[in-house]
Amino acid sequence: MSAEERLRAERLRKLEDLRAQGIDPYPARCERTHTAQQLHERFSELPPGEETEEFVWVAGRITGRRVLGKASFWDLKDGTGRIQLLLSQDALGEERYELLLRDVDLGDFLGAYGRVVRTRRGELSVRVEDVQLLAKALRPLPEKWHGLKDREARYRQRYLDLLVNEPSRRTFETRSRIVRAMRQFLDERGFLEVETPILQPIYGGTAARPFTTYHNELEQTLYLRIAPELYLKRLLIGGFERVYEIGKNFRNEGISTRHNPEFTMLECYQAYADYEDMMELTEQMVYAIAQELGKEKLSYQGHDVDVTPPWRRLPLREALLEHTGLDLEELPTHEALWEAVQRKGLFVDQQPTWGRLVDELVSEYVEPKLIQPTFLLDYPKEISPLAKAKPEAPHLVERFEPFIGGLELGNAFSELNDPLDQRERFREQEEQRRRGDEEAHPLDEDFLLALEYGMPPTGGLGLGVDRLVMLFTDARSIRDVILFPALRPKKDGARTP
RNA sequence: GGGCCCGUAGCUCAACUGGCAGAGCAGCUGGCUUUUAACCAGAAGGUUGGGGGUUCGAGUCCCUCCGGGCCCA
Repeated sequence: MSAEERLRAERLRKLEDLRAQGIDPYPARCERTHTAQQLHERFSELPPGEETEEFVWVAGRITGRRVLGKASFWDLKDGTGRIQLLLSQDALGEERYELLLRDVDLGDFLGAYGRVVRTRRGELSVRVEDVQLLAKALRPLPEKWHGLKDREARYRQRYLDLLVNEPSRRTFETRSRIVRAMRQFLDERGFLEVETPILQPIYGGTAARPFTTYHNELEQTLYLRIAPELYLKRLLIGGFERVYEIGKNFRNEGISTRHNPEFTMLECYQAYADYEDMMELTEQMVYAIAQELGKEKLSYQGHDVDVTPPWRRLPLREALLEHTGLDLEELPTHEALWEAVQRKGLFVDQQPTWGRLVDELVSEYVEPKLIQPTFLLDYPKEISPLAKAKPEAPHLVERFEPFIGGLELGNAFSELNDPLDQRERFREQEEQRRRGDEEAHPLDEDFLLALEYGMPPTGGLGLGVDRLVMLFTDARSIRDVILFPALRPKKDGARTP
């Protein structure tokens, strides 16, 4: 029997002993009048050595224990904080006190009843006169002092990470506040929150490979959405002027410190607006979130960042000229651009199109440099099949991506609402798909049908929620802001359960 | 996909150039009625991620597989 199994067997033995004493180790109901935090707030003025007339019930997990013979001090941790329990043989009786010491372990859930007292050393405590076992734990918690450090274990057993690593817990509380602030910002501006299909007969809205599934009853292949875009646009056609959706997207691609196969996205659309309006919306929304967190100025991975609007507007052509010395206007064909890249001695996989090559260059040489909030704007039409062309430069589109701390946070356009142009763009994508681009957009006849009924001029924005959380929590890896990140399954030979 | 690094007790970590696998916490036994990482005494706890190889001898060197991290693509 391994050490781990012995520890578990020891606790199982205690569980049986408790049952033999007529104690239900997993009762259905529990008493509770106060949280730890409520006691600390309410009795902050209680002087050392004094106790209340009033009795309270507290409930939580035992995380520490100091036994001094016939009296002992136990730490009880609940969702709000910690409170000390003072147990003594005098108050509980010899038999009950010894049973508690014998059969209750660190990690068990316990309810405790008694007067509130501040000890001579100044620690607010409950002087326990009655207890109720609430749940027995069969496995030991990670060490109290050092916590759980093993990254793999922290990801695979997030509950332990949350339990013993306070910063991790705070990260996910911050995540929730960010999403709440985002909703509040949009709600106040008259945006309607909606839900659109995750299972889609044709995927679209961005360039990515989808997960495929099958509906038995419909006898139909379905795709997990890679973006909600084409459904949200149908709502604009239906007359809603401002809509948004916060939800999961699924992309069947690589996993990295910035990519999880399922991730959370905000998409919002505003009729009678364009990408300039969406830039303002973006910087105002991120600023509102920052204000909510008190982080208008923040540090991300060692860089000082200030998200106060207005943010820098940087045309993509200028950015590439500055960081690579290449002028896209002088390299209008794939051949010319490819040759220039080669001359620079840069290693870039040869991509099937000019636009893809531009995309590679930007990712490689420009994006990591964009530390202060920046809108990179005016992208090649070729890699933006859902965006409206710039009237004064028809090979470019009204599209931007916001960057902070080198993180790509989203994507936005003046949405293409010309159904005939849209059909032509889809046709070009089909052409690219035939040439081997697996990520090219498939033609969506049903979306084109909707578009032919007329969509108002519209600005659209997608923001990566996980990336935004990374920024505000100074997380290096997206796995640190996703509760249960995708990991390879554990197989024989792996160490962690 | 490529390169580098890591995996030792439930948890956190040691182990020199290849030479008896250790400690703290948790657990167990005993003591202790105001502790705060309580303390004191004692006993126990190992497939060193899996498999193979080199060697008198492998946690340590080599190969391979699994998982994770970082960098590159």
